[in-house]
Amino acid sequence: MSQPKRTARGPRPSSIARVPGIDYAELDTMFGYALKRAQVAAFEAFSRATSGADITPPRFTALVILQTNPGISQSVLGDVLGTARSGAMLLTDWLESRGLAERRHRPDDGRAWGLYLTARGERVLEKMRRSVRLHDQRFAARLPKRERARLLRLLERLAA
Amino acid sequence: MSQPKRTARGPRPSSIARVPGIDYAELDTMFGYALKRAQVAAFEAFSRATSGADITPPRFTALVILQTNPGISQSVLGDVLGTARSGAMLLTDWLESRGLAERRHRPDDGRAWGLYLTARGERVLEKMRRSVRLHDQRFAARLPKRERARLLRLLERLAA
DNA sequence: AGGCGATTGTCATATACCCTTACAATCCCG
DNA sequence: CGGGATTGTAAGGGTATATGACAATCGCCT
Repeated sequence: MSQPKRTARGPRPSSIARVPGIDYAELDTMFGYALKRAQVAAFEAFSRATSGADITPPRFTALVILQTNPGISQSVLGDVLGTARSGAMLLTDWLESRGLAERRHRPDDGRAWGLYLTARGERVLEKMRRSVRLHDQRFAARLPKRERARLLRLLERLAA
Repeated sequence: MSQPKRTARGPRPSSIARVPGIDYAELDTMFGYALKRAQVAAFEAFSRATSGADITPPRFTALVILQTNPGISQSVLGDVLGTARSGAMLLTDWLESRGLAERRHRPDDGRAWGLYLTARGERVLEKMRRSVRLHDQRFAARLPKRERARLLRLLERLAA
């Protein structure tokens, strides 16, 4: 038998554990695979940071973008998030239903809405931001301090 | 108006483009966000490498793992992929339906199947592997050569 | 001024992917 | 040998997204 004994499986693995006794072969030298594993781990950190609050990375991103870019349209929001217009609309619906954002008519374009954070949205974001940043930094603490900025640069180049 | 003019949107953006005129605020300093963007870009490279073939990252991973760890069980495969048993079963069904892998009874455990690549699976994987590795390396070529190994190390530490 | 292509938001529909729960068969260990 | 754990399986569900069509509106070109 080539597989080791396995103990009870927890409720949700969430992060992709490395399984002892398994040979990962070339996967360990592939950037796509390494990125996926790290991204899942980061997502887990995010989830811990926002447990309880009904938030997700795209929702958090939308809040931040709306705060810094008030009046943005749904189409542009979709571009920023990398999703289709219809998805940006659903996301906006969600934000609006919680009173976090609102649509305002645009004087210059009768088709598009301008999106704005509400006062409540600002408050919620401010509280959320603290927690998210804390957990993101805690996550990055797995790396030596001087490597962190370098990693951000490298990732940015890969994404471009 | 705070948004720049936008030109026609292509069929599928796939990678998350940076939108000109948008202030990304703190997102640019967050590892979770940077990882997500890089991972999506890597996924796009993978898609290019396998366009035509009906393959996905988990499917490719399964093929590699099966080749190097013949006789593995579905549960362990699920652990490696970070998914539930039922998902590993569906994936195995798919591989089997294409004649890429097969289940064999295990003499030592009447519950579990042993998973094996078929001869066809070996051939398909070998062809696929070339393309996937090529595109992964081409993707990594966005970084200076000496930074690549370092990036893999850093990602590994983040995922652990 | 008028008209036409392009863009925006919306909606309905579809898809891909994965989970949860429950179950029978089988194993392991005291 | 008996109870608890593990494996594969099946059914059902949920979530996030895309696609395609539509009306309203815009922008540009003649």
